[in-house]
Amino acid sequence: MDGPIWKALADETRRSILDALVDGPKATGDLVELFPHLGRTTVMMHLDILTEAKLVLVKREGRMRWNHLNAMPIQLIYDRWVNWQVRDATTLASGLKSFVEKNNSPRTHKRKKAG
Amino acid sequence: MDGPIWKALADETRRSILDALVDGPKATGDLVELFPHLGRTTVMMHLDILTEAKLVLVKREGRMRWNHLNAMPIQLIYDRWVNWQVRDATTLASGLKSFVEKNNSPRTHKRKKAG
DNA sequence: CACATATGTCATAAAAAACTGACATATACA
DNA sequence: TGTATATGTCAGTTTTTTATGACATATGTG
Repeated sequence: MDGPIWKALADETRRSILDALVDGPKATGDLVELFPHLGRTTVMMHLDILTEAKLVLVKREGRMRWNHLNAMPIQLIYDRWVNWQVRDATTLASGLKSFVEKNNSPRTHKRKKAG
Repeated sequence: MDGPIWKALADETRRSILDALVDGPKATGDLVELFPHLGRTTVMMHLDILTEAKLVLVKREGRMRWNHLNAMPIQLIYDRWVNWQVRDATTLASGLKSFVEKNNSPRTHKRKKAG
C-alpha cells in the first residue's frame, strides 16, 4: 500500500531531487542540470517514480513542467514510525536497553560488499 | 550516510520482519516460519541487510541467534522528515496548497507497470 | 561419539531497478 | 513557416537486488 513511497525514497538520487525541491518547484531541465553525471532520461525516470509515489506533484505551464515537492505521503511513514517508538519504549524498558549499551557491534556473518 | 536505512526499509519482506520483532526478539528460525513462501537463506539475507542498517541488533545465546528490533535509526529519518514538514508549511502558504487542492491527479507521461 | 538442530557461507540464477541513446511531440517566437 | 527549446516515449543494456540449493560450522543431547 505504501510500498511505492519506500521504494521511491530508497534511491539516493531521488532523495537529492526531493531536497532540491524543498526550496520551491523546479522545471525538469533545471533538475537535470543538478545531476551532471546522469542523462535527462534518467532524471525523468526518477521524477516519474517520485510522481507515482505522490512525493512530487506536477504542474504544467506551456512547455514547462514544474515539479513540486509534496511532503504529505511522508505522514504515512511517520505514523508507522510513531507506533514503533511507543512499543520500542516498552522493549527498551524490559531489558533491551542494557543489551544495546553493552553490545554495540554485534557483527553477524559476512556479506559481500556492494560494488 | 543513511542510505542503508532507506534501502533496508524499501523491501516489503523486511518491513514485515521489523513488524514481527516489535512484540519482542525472535530467533532466526522463528522468523523463517513467518514467511512460508521464502527459504531460510532468503530470510537470513534480509536479516543481514537489516542488521547492517542497524535496524536489527543480534544477540547470541548458544546456537540461537536472537534478533532484536532497534528503532533508533528511524530517528534519523524522522529528523529529516521534520525539516521537510517545517519548510513545506512555508511552501503551502505561498501558493502550493491551492494547487494541490485543485489539481489532484496530475498524471504525467506513462510508465510501464512493474510485472 | 553419534545425531539432531540452528545458524553460517558460497555460487549462481531470476527478477527488478537504473541508466541511456535515438527519436517524437509540443510550445514559443522570429 | 522555420527553428530552437523543453519535455515525452521507446527499446535496449548494465547493474543491483532478491532468491535459492548445496554444503559447512557450531551447539545441545543421548
